[in-house]
Amino acid sequence: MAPKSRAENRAEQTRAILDRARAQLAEVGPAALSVRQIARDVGMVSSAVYRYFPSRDELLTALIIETYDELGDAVEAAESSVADRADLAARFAAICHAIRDWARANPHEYALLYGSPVPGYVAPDDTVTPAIRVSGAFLALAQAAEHAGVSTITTTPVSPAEKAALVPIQEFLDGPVDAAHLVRWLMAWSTVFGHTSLELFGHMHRGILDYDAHFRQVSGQLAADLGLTS
Amino acid sequence: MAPKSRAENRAEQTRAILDRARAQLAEVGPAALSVRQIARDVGMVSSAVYRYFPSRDELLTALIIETYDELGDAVEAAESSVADRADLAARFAAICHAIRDWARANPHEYALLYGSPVPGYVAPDDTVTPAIRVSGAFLALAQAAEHAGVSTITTTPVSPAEKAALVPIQEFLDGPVDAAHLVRWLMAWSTVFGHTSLELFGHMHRGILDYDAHFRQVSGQLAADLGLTS
DNA sequence: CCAAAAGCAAGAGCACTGCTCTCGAATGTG
DNA sequence: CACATTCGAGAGCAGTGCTCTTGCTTTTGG
Repeated sequence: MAPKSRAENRAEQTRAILDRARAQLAEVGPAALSVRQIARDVGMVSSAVYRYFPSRDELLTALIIETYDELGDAVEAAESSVADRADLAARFAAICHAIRDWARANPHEYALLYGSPVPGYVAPDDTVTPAIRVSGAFLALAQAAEHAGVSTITTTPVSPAEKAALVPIQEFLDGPVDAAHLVRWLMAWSTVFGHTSLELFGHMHRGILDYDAHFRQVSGQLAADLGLTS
Repeated sequence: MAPKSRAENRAEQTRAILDRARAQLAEVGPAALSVRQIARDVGMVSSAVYRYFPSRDELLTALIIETYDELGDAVEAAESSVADRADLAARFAAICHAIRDWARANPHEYALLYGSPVPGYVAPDDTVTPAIRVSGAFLALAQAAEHAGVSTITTTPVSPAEKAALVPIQEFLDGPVDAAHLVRWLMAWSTVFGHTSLELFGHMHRGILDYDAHFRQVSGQLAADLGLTS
């Protein structure tokens, strides 16, 4: 048996805790996640876990980061798997469906990211980088559309206040995007997550029979609104 | 001192518990709501509360119902306060802003209704009637628009699967609404709640400076999409 | 090379939770 | 009046997050 160095051991234990925590998250959800249970699962006593994570919230934060990255991977993979890069509608549909598919496959994880924030919890800066990957996918596509000369269906003038409100996003982008177009893309973002949350949290339960068909319809109409459909 | 009958006393205690529970909900949120703390606040011992509510979840369910009704009241009041009943755009804006304003004023309550469902919790039938009041407001307006001959901006054909998926909603309505129009109204519903959740749960934090301006822009564009803007 | 320092697991313990059970006392009903 | 039901209080169980102390092991510095 190769004796493990202290650093190696620490890395292994940290991973073991995180892995069990993720498994428990998927099983019982974030609210019921128990430090003591995780400790039992990895063969530790509960107080030992606090050597690796100072609190349950910090552990949850680590899970949030990992989970954002997992969703980010799924979305980016789906988007980049579209062979015809000029087919912006296909790339948009890939993003939309990747988000919803991932959410349906990982409901507790989705709830952790996009459900009610844990009380008194404020996202630390560590979480922001992975968190913006999925909105970044939308914005990157918005930029590609802008570059391709695509125009969204827009019938409402953009107020000066709104133009000012969007400054941080414009700065995030490489090149400027027409404010009216940007509004449409942000609306699509809200619609996709709104639909996913309403569906997953049971608010469509008595209204819509076929969630798949409805989401296909919605994302199709969104693509049309964004001017991506020929 | 007039001696209280058993039924009177029970009603009073039930209300006292509910009132304290709602106060605590607003203060610390649904996850941190404590039966024991409520008991202390109303001058009871914790086990006595279980004479009135069989479990914490049942108490939460009662709160959910009351809260749905409160939001329903707010939305319906805002909608019906629009003097010019023919101004569908104004009525739509009233609904949208009532939802978001209520959510911002009652973030914990909004999280209880539209955030992650409590683990293992499935909405009992008691909650569905108050729950559909707000979506009902959208649908009633959709019907009014249909009756007025308003056409939404729709550029995507409605698939047969989608038409079938919408049957429960069509049955809920008094008269038929064109499926393409209905899709738009459901999209607006998703967008409003999506925006509100994303805003309230902190996902727009680093992107948008002026939430009010942005939401005004979004709801304005939604009204245009619905054909309500002349 | 060996002593001091730091890292770590274990256990006990605190304050809290939801919930159950039993026990008297008050209230209702035949 | 007697019986039955309802209710509040208290004790207690099993669980939680978290802290502190106690030894042991690994790492580090003179």
